Amino acid sequence: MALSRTRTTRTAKPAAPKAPPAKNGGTTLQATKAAQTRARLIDATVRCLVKHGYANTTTPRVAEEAGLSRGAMMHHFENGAALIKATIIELHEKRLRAFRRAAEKPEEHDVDTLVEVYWAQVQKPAFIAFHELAVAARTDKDLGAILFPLQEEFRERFNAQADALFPEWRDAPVEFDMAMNLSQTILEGMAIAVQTGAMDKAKVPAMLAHLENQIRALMPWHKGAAAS
Amino acid sequence: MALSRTRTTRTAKPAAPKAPPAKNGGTTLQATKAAQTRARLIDATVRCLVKHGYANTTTPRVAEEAGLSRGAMMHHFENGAALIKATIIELHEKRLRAFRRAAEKPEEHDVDTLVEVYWAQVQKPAFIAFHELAVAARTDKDLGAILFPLQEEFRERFNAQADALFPEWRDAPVEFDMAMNLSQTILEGMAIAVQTGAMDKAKVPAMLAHLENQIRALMPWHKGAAAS
DNA sequence: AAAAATACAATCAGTCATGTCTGTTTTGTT
DNA sequence: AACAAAACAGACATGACTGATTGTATTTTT
Repeated sequence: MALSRTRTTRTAKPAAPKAPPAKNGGTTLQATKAAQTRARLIDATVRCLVKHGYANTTTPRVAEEAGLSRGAMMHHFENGAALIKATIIELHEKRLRAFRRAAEKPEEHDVDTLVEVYWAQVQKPAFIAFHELAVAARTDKDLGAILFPLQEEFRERFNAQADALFPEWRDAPVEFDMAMNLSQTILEGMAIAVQTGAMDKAKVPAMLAHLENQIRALMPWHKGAAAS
Repeated sequence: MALSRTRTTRTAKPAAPKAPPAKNGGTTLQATKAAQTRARLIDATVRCLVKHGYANTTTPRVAEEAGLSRGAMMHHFENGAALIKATIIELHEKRLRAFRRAAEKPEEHDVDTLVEVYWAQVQKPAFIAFHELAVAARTDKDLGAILFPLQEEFRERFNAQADALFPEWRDAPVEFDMAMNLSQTILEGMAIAVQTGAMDKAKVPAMLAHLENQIRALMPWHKGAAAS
């Protein structure tokens, strides 16, 4: 995709339906169709990222995957960059939604199910696509300018939400922080390792079990003091 | 780079100095220069992977980075694919060498230094470049055909070497395996997370310390039984 | 020293992705 | 029904990378 290629410098920009202002009173007009098409394009982008990787996620391929002509696509997004920017934001918000949703189920607040929920999460297309973008952002300045602030925002919200969600850990902030970092690092790292062939899939269950034990051992009210 | 683009189907291949057979007796001719140039090109490829990512590691850029003309480069490698294949093999062997080197220093066999050595390793350009290739290999069939077998070979050699290296763990193979997987997953995962902005660098020292404690806790002769 | 081979440079045609432009159809407003 | 605006489709020009070809200089061989 290569965000913001060296400017072709032709003329001015034609027209971009940046933000549909929802003209009419409170009722939204059929411009909801536009939103649907945009969503379809973003979805197609995610699929392309998963199937073909960031490098081969080209505008023609996304259009084809979405079942649209490239011209139509450019009408909705104007730029390839705009498309992936929208995709990043969508993935970011999806991550936050998924996290919030899991948080709202108090019956899943035990360590085991929480770990398994997160593990299931990092195996979904959304995570793979996001990592594809994150890797690209390492060397793409423009992509990084979009992605890195969101990564930081996610970390912040993650911590805040988690803190509000587990009052039991309040008096052990250090252990809590460690448990969170451990979980993120191990689960996300393992997902990537499996995807890239660096790790044997067969090792996963034991690792999950060990992580769960680790978290339990970090609980301040748990028998036996926490390590570190 | 995109390994093996759709064949242009022009004519036959011109000439490829595949394996310099070292004609003369035992003395090597000045074709050592060729080997040097090849090494320079591979080095330039690694630098390009780190600086610009796999997607933007193009043949002109590598040639420029190596201070060579593209024509000269094509003389040595014929294909862009051949170049990155050679780069992969070089990185693979470098990984094995680094591991063997660390293994040959018996004074560094304590947990702390071993973790720190591995941590230093995964921050080097070689690891970043390798991960860049591994991510690309996920969606590039040809790249995967080269890379995945090497990943598996590395895992095998890693385990065999580690087993031979730490006889103290012999009677606790399960814990040993867990310690190895934990170390790899956490250290490599953390390196990637830091690079892609998914993790705050400030969290690293605490994670390293925790990992070291974890490994110690898994030692069978350590006071206190191992978890999981 | 002549011949063969190799390291290197420069250029060319092909393919592909990108952004832009010009049309056509559909939809919504009045 | 008329008109405007949006959704959509196709085509064009530009630039970039790729592989191939040809040409030159430096070695090595005999």
